[in-house]
Amino acid sequence: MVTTAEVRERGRQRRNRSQDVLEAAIRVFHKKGYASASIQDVAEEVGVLKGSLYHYIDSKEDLLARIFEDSAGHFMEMLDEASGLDERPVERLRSFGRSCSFWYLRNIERVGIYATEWKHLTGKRRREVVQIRETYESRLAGLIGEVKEAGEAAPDLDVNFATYFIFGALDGLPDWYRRRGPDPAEKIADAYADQIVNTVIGGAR
Amino acid sequence: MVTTAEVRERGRQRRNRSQDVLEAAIRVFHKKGYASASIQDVAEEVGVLKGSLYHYIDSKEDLLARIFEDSAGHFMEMLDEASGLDERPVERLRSFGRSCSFWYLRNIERVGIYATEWKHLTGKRRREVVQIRETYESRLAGLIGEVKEAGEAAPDLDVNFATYFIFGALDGLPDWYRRRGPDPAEKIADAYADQIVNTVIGGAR
Amino acid sequence: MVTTAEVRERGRQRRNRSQDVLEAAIRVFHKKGYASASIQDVAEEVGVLKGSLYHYIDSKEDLLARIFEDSAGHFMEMLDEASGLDERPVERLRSFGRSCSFWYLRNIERVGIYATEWKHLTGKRRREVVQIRETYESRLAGLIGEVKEAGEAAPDLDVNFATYFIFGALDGLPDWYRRRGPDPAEKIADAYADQIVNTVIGGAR
Amino acid sequence: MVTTAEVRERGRQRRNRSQDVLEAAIRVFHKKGYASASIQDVAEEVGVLKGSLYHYIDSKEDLLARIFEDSAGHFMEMLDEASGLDERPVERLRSFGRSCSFWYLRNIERVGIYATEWKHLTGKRRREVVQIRETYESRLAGLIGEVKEAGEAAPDLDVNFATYFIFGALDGLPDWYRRRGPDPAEKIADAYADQIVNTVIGGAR
DNA sequence: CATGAATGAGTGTTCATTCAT
DNA sequence: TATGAATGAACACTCATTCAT
Repeated sequence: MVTTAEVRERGRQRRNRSQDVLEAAIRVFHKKGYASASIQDVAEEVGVLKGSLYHYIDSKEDLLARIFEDSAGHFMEMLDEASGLDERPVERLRSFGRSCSFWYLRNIERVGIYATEWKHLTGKRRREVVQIRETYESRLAGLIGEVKEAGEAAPDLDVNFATYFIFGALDGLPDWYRRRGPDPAEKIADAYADQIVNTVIGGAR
Repeated sequence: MVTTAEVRERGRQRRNRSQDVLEAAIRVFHKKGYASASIQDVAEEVGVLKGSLYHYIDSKEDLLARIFEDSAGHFMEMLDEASGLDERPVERLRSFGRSCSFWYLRNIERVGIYATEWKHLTGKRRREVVQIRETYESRLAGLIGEVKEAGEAAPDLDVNFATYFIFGALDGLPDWYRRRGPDPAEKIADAYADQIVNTVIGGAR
Repeated sequence: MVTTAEVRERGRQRRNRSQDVLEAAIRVFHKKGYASASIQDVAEEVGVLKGSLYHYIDSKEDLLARIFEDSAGHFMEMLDEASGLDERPVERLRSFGRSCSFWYLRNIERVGIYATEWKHLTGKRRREVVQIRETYESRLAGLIGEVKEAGEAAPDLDVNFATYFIFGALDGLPDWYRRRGPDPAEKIADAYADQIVNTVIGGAR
Repeated sequence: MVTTAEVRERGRQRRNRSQDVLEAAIRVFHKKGYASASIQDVAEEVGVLKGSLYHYIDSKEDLLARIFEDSAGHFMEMLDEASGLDERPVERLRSFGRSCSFWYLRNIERVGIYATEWKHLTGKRRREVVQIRETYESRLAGLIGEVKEAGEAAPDLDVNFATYFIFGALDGLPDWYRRRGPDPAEKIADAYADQIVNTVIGGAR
């Protein structure tokens, strides 16, 4: 005789764990850093032996790359959305700042890895990630440039420096944000959006 | 027979070696990351066999800790200097922003390590670094708070969020700055100082 | 509904599959060597997942053993045939040399494995293969001995050394022979048969 | 107090073991085959931990390559020596056959590895070994060709087939020879030299 | 001081084999 | 039959650290 619980248990034992593996890797890489985390750590987080992980991945680097693949698409979506708004440039920038911050906060571990561990990719995959980051940068620079052309930016603002500044501020989010903190993500995203706009328009009037 | 000059020379070499090791470690840890860099890498950079390194260090972590010790003092000096200025809060903030950015740029590798690798310290040393970072944060928050109290900040500015935002923007510097780039450090520091101030005062009048 | 033809087809496929596995293993073991080849490699060559292979084999070693079983019978047939000829010993030797070389060339992969990988068998199976090789050797030695007794061999010929020498030369065939080469197997077999005879009779006059 | 024995023991513990490692590898690779032998096996044979081996080698393949480097030189020396003799071609061939067989027998393990495991080299090292083997082959073919041109070979002898035949017979030596056998290497070498000559001149009359 | 041999625990990865589905 | 998830032991290799010389 086989109980329902046993059947369910067996099902759990043998189900496809691709997604589990990815999520475990995100948690582990975020916590320990990619270089310090071992495949063993990830396997333990999933609840299998480390050898078993290789049914789902080709290599440790492959695992890192998959985390990035998942993230890259979202980046571009946000940029497209913010660029396409029918508003004044400064409001488009604020909108982008808010949705970007919000997405960062909702994917804080993944983004933290994206921001710091891309250097551990090699070859083609590295070139792809670098290119995505550059696209991202140049699109943000474009938004800021439009604000400046509209005469709404601080007069002596350097677009490139502002881009790097804002980029850095955003990438810093995963370092201090704790989901369990008292502040809801919406509130932080609003504050960050305002600060991004402030950085660009400054005391200009 | 050994001449006095030779003895003096040896002494100088010995004194320098310890410093050489520290500087080699900074270069290597910055380039490869602490976790990915090996003691072998550092030894090669120094030009010595890895076993010999242990005459100068106790452990790999000890090497990391020394990089931080060297940096921590400077941080506090800058803060003291900026806090002590006899100026309006907003100008004290700008001054701090400029000198901090400038110091970051002049110690780009060391700061890059400071910003990203502190997690690899353990025990007492970790607590010390965390405390220094917190002090640094709360002093910056203090500066921003004074600006706000003086009625010069954006009306709905959240001091904590602004602190994190600026902190992140600064920590992002080592990621993109290349010493060989066309921009002199002074120019970047000025731009960053202005952007820091902008973030805080915003469209305020 | 399933037609009779389909059932028959399935039957044929099933029967063939086991043979497919054996032939795939021969190709793979010849190309990579038994120790370096993986069960995965064999499975890919068959076009099936590696877990499925275990419906046809008991273990990797079992697969190797089957290759030998298939070969052993042929060896003995050749020897019987050559021994049974009603000719002068030297012609019986030449005949054996020709048919053996020819069979080697026609089964070049299988023979290559037979010659080099028998050491990877264990236990009873190893003893069997060793015994077959010894039988083969002693029968060849017998043939050479008859040539000597007939007074047709080089006067100071050592029968054992000649046997090893010829055995080695034959086992070397799979190392250099390429099916795609310009020489037909018949021509090579004739040349080898003559060289075998030469080795034994030498400059005898 | 430290006894002489202890000092000697320590010396043994810490001496340079490069040669030991090479010899252990030769024994182990000969016995188990390169692919089946593990670095652990070699380490045990040396009497150190496997990690310690990497002070002396770069990789397992490197260890194999070194065995070959040691052998390649001797091959060429023998060929040069035999080619340079001031004798009839057939005696030069006999001389080569004798010294080559003798050297094989004196280096039986090394040669066994050379003959069978060169396929496990990759890249430049593989190309080098292949080239050496080809040189070796073509020089032996040259010797045989000279015998033929002098009219002393079997009339329909194919030089290439004879080369492969002899090459194979020699490479077979490590398979059966046991140093502990009753036959001295000199006797075997003489017999092989005669058989090599027989193969070429055959029943020529 | 510097060397380099040695350690021992650890890394990422492979693989023959099992078995519930 | 065929699948593919899972195992567990082994593999080649790395590395921080120690220490006799």
